[in-house]
Amino acid sequence: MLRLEPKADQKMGSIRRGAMQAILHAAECVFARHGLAGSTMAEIAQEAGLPKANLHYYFGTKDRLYQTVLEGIVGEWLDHEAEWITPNRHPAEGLAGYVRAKMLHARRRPDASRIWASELLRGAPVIMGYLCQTARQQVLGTARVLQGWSEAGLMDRIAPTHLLFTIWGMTQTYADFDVQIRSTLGTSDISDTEFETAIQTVTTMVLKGCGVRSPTQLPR
Amino acid sequence: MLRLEPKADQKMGSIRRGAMQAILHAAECVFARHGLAGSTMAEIAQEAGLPKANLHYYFGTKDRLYQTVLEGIVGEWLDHEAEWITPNRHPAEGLAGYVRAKMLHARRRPDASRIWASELLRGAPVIMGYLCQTARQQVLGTARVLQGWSEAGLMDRIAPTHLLFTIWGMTQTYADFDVQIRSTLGTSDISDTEFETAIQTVTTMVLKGCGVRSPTQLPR
DNA sequence: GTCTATATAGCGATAGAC
DNA sequence: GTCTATCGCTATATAGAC
Repeated sequence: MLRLEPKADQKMGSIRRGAMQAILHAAECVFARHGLAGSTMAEIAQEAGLPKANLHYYFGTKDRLYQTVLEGIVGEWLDHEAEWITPNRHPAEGLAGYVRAKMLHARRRPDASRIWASELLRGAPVIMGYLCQTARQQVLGTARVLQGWSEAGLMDRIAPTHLLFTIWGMTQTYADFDVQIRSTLGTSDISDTEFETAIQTVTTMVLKGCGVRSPTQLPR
Repeated sequence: MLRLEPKADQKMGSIRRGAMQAILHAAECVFARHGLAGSTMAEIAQEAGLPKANLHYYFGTKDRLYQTVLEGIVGEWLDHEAEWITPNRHPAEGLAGYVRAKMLHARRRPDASRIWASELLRGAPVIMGYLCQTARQQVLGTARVLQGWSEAGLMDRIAPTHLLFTIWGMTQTYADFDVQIRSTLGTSDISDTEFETAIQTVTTMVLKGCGVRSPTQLPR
C-alpha cells in the first residue's frame, strides 16, 4: 500500500497524464475543504472540469483516489527534517532553518497540511503503517541528533521527541487552523509581513526555549 | 444561533434529560472520530443505545445535533485564558498555569478538542460568528495583558497574538494528533509520566521562549 | 478512451402504530 | 413519549453508447 500507481511511473499519453494531474489537484483542493467523507466525486469532477465517470476510470474508487492524494503528501512533512536537523549543523542554524521550512510549507501548501491533519484526526486509518514504520524511524533518528546537540552543550537538555511535537504543532497550526488566526487578527488573509512576524515568533520560541546560543552572535 | 435549546434550561422530566444527555455524549464521541459528514445518525443512536428516531425527536436534524454538541464545547478553550492570564499575575505563574490548564484539557477532553479542530479545518462555518465576535474580543483582551507584561519588563517583547497561536498549537496537538505522538513514542497510550514530560517541555518552551524570569527563583 | 444514463446502496428524515 | 417501518434523496459505482 501507499505506492504510486504503476501506470503513473511509466510513459503515458499526455492526455492521460494531464487528466490525472487535473483530478489529483482538484481532489486535493476538495478533500482539504470537506474531508474525505464530506467530499463528493461530483464536486471533484466539477473542480477538475471532467465528467464524474472519468474519475472512476482513472482511479477506480473514491478511497483509492484519496489514498493516491495522500501518498503525494505523506513525504512532505518529513523532508525538511533530514535537510536541516543534521549532526554537522549548529542547532541555531538547524532549528531556525527547520522552523522556517515548516512555516513556508504551511503557507505554500495549506491544503496538503489540512488533508494530513484530517487523516490524523480520524486516527490515521490509511497511513498508520507508514506512521509506525518509515516515519517513526526517521523521527527517532532526528531525535537522536537533537539529543546529540544537547549532550554537546550546544543547547539545553530537552525531551527531543516532545520538542519535535511542539514544533509541528506550532507550525502546522498556521495552515490547519488559519481561520482562527485570521478571525483573531481581523484580516481576510495573512499578509507576508504578518507571516514573517509569525515565523520570527516561532523561531524565537524554539531557539530561546531550547536554550540555543548562537555560534556567531550573542542573543540581544 | 449557538444558544442552548430553550427546553434544556427549563425543568424537564428526568427521562428526557437522561436521553438527551446520552445522545449528546454519544454524538460527541462519534463526531470526534468521524467528523460531521463521516458520522451517521444510526451510529450515534447505537452508541447512545436508543432508536434512531429518538435523535430526531429531541434534536430535529443532524445539523442541529452537531450545533448543540459544538455549543457545549465552544466555551471550553477560552475559559482558562481569563483565569490565568490576568494583569495582577506574574507571567511566570500566569503562562505556566495557562499552559498546564490547556494541556490537562487536551488530556481529559480529547474528543472536545478534536471536534473543535474538525470545525476549524472546515473553515468554521458554524462558529464563524462566535469566532469573529465574542472569541476575538476576549483573545485581544488577553493579548493586551501579555503586551502589558512585556512593557512592564516582566518578559521579552513578543507578538502577543502569535504567542497565543503557538500555545494553542503546541497544547492542542496532544489531543488532536495524539495518534502521531503515540506512534512516534511507540506506545498504545501516553502514560501520566510521559504526559508530565510533555507539560514540562511546553512550559519550558513558553517561559524561556518569552524570556520570562521567575519572580521567586532564578532560572538555572 | 470518453461520457451519458442508470443501477444500487445507504442515509436523513418522517409517518403512524403503540 | 417511544419506536418500527418506510419514504425520498443523494452519492458511489458501472454499463454501454459513442
